[in-house]
Amino acid sequence: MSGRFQTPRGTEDILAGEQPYWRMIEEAIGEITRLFGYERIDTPSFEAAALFEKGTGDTTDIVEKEMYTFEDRGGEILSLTPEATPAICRAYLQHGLSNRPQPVRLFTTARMFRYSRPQLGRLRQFTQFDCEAIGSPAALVDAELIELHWRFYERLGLRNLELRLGSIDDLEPRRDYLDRLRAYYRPLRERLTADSQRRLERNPLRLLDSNDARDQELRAGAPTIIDQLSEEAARHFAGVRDALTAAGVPFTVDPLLVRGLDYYNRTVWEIVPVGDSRAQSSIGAGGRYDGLLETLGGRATPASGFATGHERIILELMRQEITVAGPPAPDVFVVHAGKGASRAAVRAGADLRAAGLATFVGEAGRSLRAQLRRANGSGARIAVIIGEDELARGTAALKDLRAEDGEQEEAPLGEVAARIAGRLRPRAGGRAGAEDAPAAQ
RNA sequence: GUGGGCGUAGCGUAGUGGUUAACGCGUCAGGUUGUGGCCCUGAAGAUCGAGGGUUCAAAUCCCUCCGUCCACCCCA
Repeated sequence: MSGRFQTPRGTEDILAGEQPYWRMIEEAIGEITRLFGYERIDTPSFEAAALFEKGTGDTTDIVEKEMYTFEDRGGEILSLTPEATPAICRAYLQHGLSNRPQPVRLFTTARMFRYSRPQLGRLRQFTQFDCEAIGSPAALVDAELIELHWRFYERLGLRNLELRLGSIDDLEPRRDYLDRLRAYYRPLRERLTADSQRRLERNPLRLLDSNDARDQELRAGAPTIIDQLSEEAARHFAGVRDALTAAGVPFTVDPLLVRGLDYYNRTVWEIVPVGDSRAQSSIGAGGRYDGLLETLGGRATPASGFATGHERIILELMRQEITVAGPPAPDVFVVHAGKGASRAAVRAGADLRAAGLATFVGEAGRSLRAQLRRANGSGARIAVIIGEDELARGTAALKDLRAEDGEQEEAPLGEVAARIAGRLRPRAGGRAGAEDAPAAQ
């Protein structure tokens, strides 16, 4: 309803119905990072604006037109984090993490902020799972990250994904390539789209992944960087491919894969759902960024990492009709009627919860019928009924809501919790299995 | 940032100039004295996204704004 307050453009509330997806993702992150030995780091939601101007690159769209930048009351120029990598690199430098065994393997999940035109899967506030391995130049580290990235989606049950892998060489050799690319396109300039004519000067690599049919036609004859990698980058790339093959991670080499961030070199990858025509379909991407830490004022430190968006993952989970179990129904629903019964109901509720049983207590003043309807709808296994008659006898009626005939037995009020705990968790005893219950599946 | 589609109760929809805006789901109450599911009855709930305009008359036509979706751009 407009006229009332609503979420700001490009933001969303996450209601109970979607929470199971979020929980599943967070659980999968916990598991996959444990398996690969990545440690959690949390950085602030805002940083010095200059961190991203230098790190992300002040010619990128992210910095040029998508940052939430503001001056605080003390005159500091700050930006809400548009991406995690520069922040994590900043933390690495700030805390001297180069003195720990290298590479330092870090992950985070955090809200990111970019002022862009919202679309499905493109929000102004969104959430990323981000992994970085800082301090190693090894191809194996790239492959490890890619494997982690891939297994993460596998663990979520996602199928029909494609891993696109490429290399964009190191900075110096890439200059030569870009010259050749410009030389190829210059005579064709007039036939390019207006956007691509701008790209030609500013960021020629982007000519290669234009979505426009005209551009795509022209690029057929363009030189590809992957066929003329420097010797070192070629060896590195071969190392990544070998390791992925050894790990059993399927990939396709995409000679046209380029990434939008300035700091990438050598290995780049993205993972996309196959058969999803939507533009915002890339659910995760990463690459090596050997120059970034030096750019931020540190010693030259090789590093690699990736990010993947929760919201896009959830969209894809839904598209693939992967359902997630919501929170379990309560064990017990206590219904009550009459003046004194409310107190007894509250007491019974406390006892039941102390015994580890999830318990709802019905609303005072509502008819027994209404409360029992609610009890039935809640999915509870057992209803505890305390009316005036039971109260007078010091008992409660226990009704099995799963049984069609609605069988009931009567129990003294003081024994209600123990009786139900015994019925629902025969082996677990009074603690209802809370101690040694296996982790939720 | 550019171009376009859409916007009716919590959700999903009907209604395209003319009496009190309809239906399904959901919510609440009831179907005799205190007992759920199915079923039945009733009620609440909509300034028809907002503001302005045209008209005797606007949910319906026009303008602006907001939101959303699609394509571009960009990217998670």
